[in-house]
Amino acid sequence: MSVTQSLHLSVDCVVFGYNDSGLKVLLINQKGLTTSPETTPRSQLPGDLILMNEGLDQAAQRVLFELTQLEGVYLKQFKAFGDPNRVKDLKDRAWLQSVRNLPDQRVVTVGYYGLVSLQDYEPRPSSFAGGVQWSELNEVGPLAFDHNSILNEAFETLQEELESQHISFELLPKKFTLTQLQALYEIVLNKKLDKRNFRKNVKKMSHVVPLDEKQTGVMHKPAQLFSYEPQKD
Amino acid sequence: MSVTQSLHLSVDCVVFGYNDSGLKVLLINQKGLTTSPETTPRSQLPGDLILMNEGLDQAAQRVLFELTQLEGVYLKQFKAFGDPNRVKDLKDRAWLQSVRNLPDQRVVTVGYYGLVSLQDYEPRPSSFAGGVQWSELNEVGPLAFDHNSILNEAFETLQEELESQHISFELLPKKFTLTQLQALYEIVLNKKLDKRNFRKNVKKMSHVVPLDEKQTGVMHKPAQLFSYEPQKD
DNA sequence: AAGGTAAGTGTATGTTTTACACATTTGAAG
DNA sequence: CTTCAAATGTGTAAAACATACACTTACCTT
Repeated sequence: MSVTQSLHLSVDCVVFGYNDSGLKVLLINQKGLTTSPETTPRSQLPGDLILMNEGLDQAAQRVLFELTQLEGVYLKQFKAFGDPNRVKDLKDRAWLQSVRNLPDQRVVTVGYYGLVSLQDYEPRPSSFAGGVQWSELNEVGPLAFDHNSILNEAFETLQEELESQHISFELLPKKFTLTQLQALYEIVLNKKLDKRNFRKNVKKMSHVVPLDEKQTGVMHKPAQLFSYEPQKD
Repeated sequence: MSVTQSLHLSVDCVVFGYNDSGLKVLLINQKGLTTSPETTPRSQLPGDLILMNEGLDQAAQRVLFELTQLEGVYLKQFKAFGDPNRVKDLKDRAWLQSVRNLPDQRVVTVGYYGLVSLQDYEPRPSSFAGGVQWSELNEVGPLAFDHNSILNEAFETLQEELESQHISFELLPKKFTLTQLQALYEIVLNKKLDKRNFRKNVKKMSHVVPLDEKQTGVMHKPAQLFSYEPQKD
């Protein structure tokens, strides 16, 4: 027993953003260190060490806020990543050296994913981050650490949980049309759905309620607006 | 930034065991400290700190083996538990003091669950554990730390994933009858299933293959034996 | 040879899922 | 004020799937 353990624990947030043009993911640029080619800062998921007195969910919220100013995003834990070498890449170590007390320490991270509507959330880089962008999901280049795997696993989880969890509604404006909701499903699931059948299914979802309101300013038949009412069981 | 972080990371294994009489869970007794009432050792899930050079999955395997001698059990990560106070109960601290270098350190744990057939696996307490038992799932008393919640969440995950993951077959002998498989489903899902319909469904599972072999030594029509062949896509 | 025991099998009914096409309502343009 | 363009909104028939249900078969025991 009693081998002395010394490691760091972080959270990483995979925040998907949605608008009509597709799914994006929120990335930050590492700050500092623009000198040599080996240390060109890469993009990464927003993530950081947890504090000593906060829970994991809480840490995810805080870290996301501190790095991107996004607040109130529903974040769901999906997996812990603990490969002993996940932060051992040379480029990654260089960056860690500039930013951590114990840059060589092993880091285990807990992955969270969440979803926002691009209309409703405007990320602003905090002083800690070198920049924040929404990147097209299928144009994401190599990220720092194992963040590409984390991103992939988060996306798979999103696809699996889209129907059971009620996350989808985070991606839409408060008032939305069924066509918008369907477009969201089609983009996340990456397949076409039948309009009539989709609507039949939505009718069974008691938390999607029609409003007394219609779309305006469109040059076609205005659509009924709906909103999401979380069940109060 | 750079608040100094200092915490421990452990894995906890929720191993379900199955035989005809029901579902059990593998618990160990804390060793040592049988003095005062506040320090009566409680039962807990097998779990321990991870080592500095091992991955999480690997740690789960090792810890389970070290504490119970069970080897080769399929373990699946299901959730990280990181409440800052999860090891702060008085009784728990007393026990930690007897066993850890830094007993007051915060501990975050990663939960794994797995399934074994009670026929095939015989746990033996290692020198580290004060005892190992299979406990009836619905007779589990108060466990150390937050192990009751971990157990509950593991069981919910098991029920949800029983059908999608191919875990069920870990619970059965290598050669099994459809009646055995059905009994397993009934116990895990906690409801009765129709024999004929169940068999229709099994016929669709290409990884359940009939063997050229029948049950022997039974005083009734001998059942066809089947085995589980993991898909090699 | 007879009786006990669990295995194995089919069909009819209800429910869910899928595929598919046209009339409606609005704003814009003439 | 009529016509056009554009996206909304709606029903039905066929297929797939889920459910409920009862008797015959093969082996062991006495």
